Amino acid sequence: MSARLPDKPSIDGIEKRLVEEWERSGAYRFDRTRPRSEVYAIDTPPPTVSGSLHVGHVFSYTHTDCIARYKRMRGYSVFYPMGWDDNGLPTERRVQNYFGVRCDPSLPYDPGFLPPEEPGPKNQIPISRRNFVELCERLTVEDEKAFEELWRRLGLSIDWTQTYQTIDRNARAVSQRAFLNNLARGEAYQTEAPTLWDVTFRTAVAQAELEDRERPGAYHRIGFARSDGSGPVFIETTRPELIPACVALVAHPDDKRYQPLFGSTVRTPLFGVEVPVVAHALADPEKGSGIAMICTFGDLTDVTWWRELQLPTRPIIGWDGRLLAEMPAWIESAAGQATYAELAGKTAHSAKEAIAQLLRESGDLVGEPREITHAVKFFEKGDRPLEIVTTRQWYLTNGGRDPELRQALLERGCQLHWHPSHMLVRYENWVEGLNGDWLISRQRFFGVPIPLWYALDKDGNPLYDTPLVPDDSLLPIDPLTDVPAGYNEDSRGKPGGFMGDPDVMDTWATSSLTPQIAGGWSRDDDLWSRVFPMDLRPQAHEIIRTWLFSTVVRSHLEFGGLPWTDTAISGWILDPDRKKMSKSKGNVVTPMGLLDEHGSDAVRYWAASGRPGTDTAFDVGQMKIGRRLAIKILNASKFVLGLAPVADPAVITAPLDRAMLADLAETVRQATAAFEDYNYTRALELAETFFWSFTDDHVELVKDRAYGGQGPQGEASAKAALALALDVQLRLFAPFLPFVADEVWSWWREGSIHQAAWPAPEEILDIAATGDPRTVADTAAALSLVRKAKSDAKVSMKADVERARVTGPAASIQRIADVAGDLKAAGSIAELEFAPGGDAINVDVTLAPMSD
RNA sequence: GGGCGAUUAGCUCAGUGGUAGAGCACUCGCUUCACACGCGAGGGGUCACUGGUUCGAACCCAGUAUCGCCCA
Repeated sequence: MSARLPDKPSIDGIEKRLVEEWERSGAYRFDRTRPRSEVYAIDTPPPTVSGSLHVGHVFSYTHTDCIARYKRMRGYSVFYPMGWDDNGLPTERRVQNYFGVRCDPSLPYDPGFLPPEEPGPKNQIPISRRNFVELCERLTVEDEKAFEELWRRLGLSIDWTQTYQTIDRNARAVSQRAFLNNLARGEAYQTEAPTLWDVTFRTAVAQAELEDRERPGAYHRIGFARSDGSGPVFIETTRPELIPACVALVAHPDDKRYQPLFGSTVRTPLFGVEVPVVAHALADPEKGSGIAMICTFGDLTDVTWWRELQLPTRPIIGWDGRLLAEMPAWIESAAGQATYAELAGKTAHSAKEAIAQLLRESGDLVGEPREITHAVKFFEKGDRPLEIVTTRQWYLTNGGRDPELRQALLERGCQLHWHPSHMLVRYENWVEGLNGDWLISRQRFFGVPIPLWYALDKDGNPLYDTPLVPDDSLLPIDPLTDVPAGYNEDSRGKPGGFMGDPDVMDTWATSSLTPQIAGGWSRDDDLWSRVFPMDLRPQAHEIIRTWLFSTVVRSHLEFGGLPWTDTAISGWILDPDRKKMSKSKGNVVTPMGLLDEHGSDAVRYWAASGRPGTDTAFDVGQMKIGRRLAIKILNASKFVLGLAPVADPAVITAPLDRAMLADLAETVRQATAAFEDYNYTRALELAETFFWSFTDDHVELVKDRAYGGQGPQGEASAKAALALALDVQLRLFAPFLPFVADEVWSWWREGSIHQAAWPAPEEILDIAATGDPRTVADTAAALSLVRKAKSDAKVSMKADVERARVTGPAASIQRIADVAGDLKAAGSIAELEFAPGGDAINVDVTLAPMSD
């Protein structure tokens, strides 16, 4: 065994050589000849490439990499792909602004299109969907490069031959194929229904994309005249502009105040429309006056009432969020029609002010509006309150309307192994709270098109109930440019011809298929059979309801099983003031800057110190500790390997060497158990704790022997034990500090440590033989007491000790006496005595007189 | 309003029934032949609060407070 040691080892700059070396040797290439049982497959989260790189990425992706490296060392062929999420609004906006274009799906593809040299945001050039997708792919190449460079530099052991984009050809084909399968099985369906609607983006929004925001509002107390003339009924509403959409008043069935009114009718103020007073348990007697108006539609409760009480539909809000121009048929009085005419075309906001003024003038408004703060539903990416409009949309079953499916999905959640386990509750809360199926159609231009056409009857009306389905071999298609079988382009949009479905799918409808996209489903059956179901889904906790749940839904529907066995949920990075680290702040500290400043291993050390699911403070101090550890590993390795290490474990006979190895075997056992439980942080802690005691105590105790001070046998034992311990410890550190571990490995071993085997306790215990780990602790305690005596005397640790007398429990004394030679040498002790007695180890130290 | 999590040394965090821990920071000391990007020693905590269970509680139970998140 001979080592090639640098004179002055340094961790600075080692990343570059190793990143290149790993790429050259294909160290992380997936071996697709291995059967499923020997594969560990990871469903890597595809980052939004048009988003910014920030330290949160570094944090959570490092966690996954630690697991991946561990599993690789355990002998698995690790399937560790990388995807780029370029499907969705963020990319759409970026492409628009960057190139000065906008997507118009009705336009034909222009193969020779060149974007304007000087894009003008004011006059964006309309281009076809296919051209738009091409520009997207062109732009995101740059973003992907930046991510890839960071990932490589961070040391992620990704197989860079396994990459995908969520808008690429394969992803579109998989997404459309999965949808068509859902359609064939009756899991995808379209229906005309009240739909949450963002008026800015003019698209439908799914339940999973909602968020509540506190907004100011005002209760308007408004009188409705009873039809029998016996005086007004007062309701309180925050949305008086919806009075023309009112279809009933509702109160709780037990509410004595309003029981006499049930079955009677009232007339809406200003419009004079006769509506019934009805009873429903969802009416809250404590809220407002206890009786509310039902409109189509003001909120989701209105939808429930409308459905359960079978009320008529009287919509007045259009897709643009303005009151419809067309006169509603149900407003019959001339005065009512005149009033509506004044409001038509106004936004909901200005209609509210106008109608409040009209009510004030007519005397139907009691007092002035009472200002409140209440939760209002928003699209998470939008900035205007959602409206509810009735539209034809595509849905996918997700248990929101089918108790049996809901139950099955809850059971899937329980079958999944969650790390940490309490994250399951978020999944359960979400599934139990679903109030409808998954709305997957979006009225956007950029995305994966819904792959259907509709035949048009002789009047030009689409036959929605019998969509025209493309042949599977043609996928992916764009129904706005491709033509269904049996038709030609000339008949597009003409009576007797066809039309393409203009909508695209929700981005989650594609993201929910990442195992299928990456694993080669329907494209590469051989690959698919080796990676699915996958082993691990790592992700953040705020998207359990979207990404994790929707992936489970798709897998359950398509394959009748879970897409993975385990999920590891990472926490957030918090500012030092314990707020979630914002992207803007993340930009101040760029991830690459961090890696340059502290070194990749040091940053990984900080990341790995964040336990699964635990929010973690951004802490430069922790990176400095990691850097110190990496440097220490270099120096300790240089020492051990500089001794001309002995490779033959049979010569390890010294009691202290055997004790140290027995101790190490226990560390390996515990670190392995921690990793098996996905507790990588604990595994790192164990390795680190052992290492520091190894360098501080064991190395100091055996130095004299290793330098030959106690004969050739002791020297060989010390050298062989040090070399073995170093070998094992490097492998323990390899998942966390891949650079420094492989750097040292290259000094004396062939190949990469990352293809070496994870250490097994047995391989060490066989050599440790009679070693007793308690000897390590006892001897360290005795050494520490000798050091304390010198420290108290303010002398050097080299100072000579004339006599030391060790007392303590008999068993401990025996163990220390077994290694008396090492202790004597390490403490520079002339005369070392032992005597049993007392509960704790104690050492009486007599320092030699200073010879100045 | 319901749920989940957190609350331990100045800081960042371990610790699921048996004498309160680590690292950083701090203080004091050491030019020790792998490492001054180092080494040794030391000071420092009513384990958020109130009850309960137990021979014994940081840990289990009930409640309270503060913070964060998820869902209404």
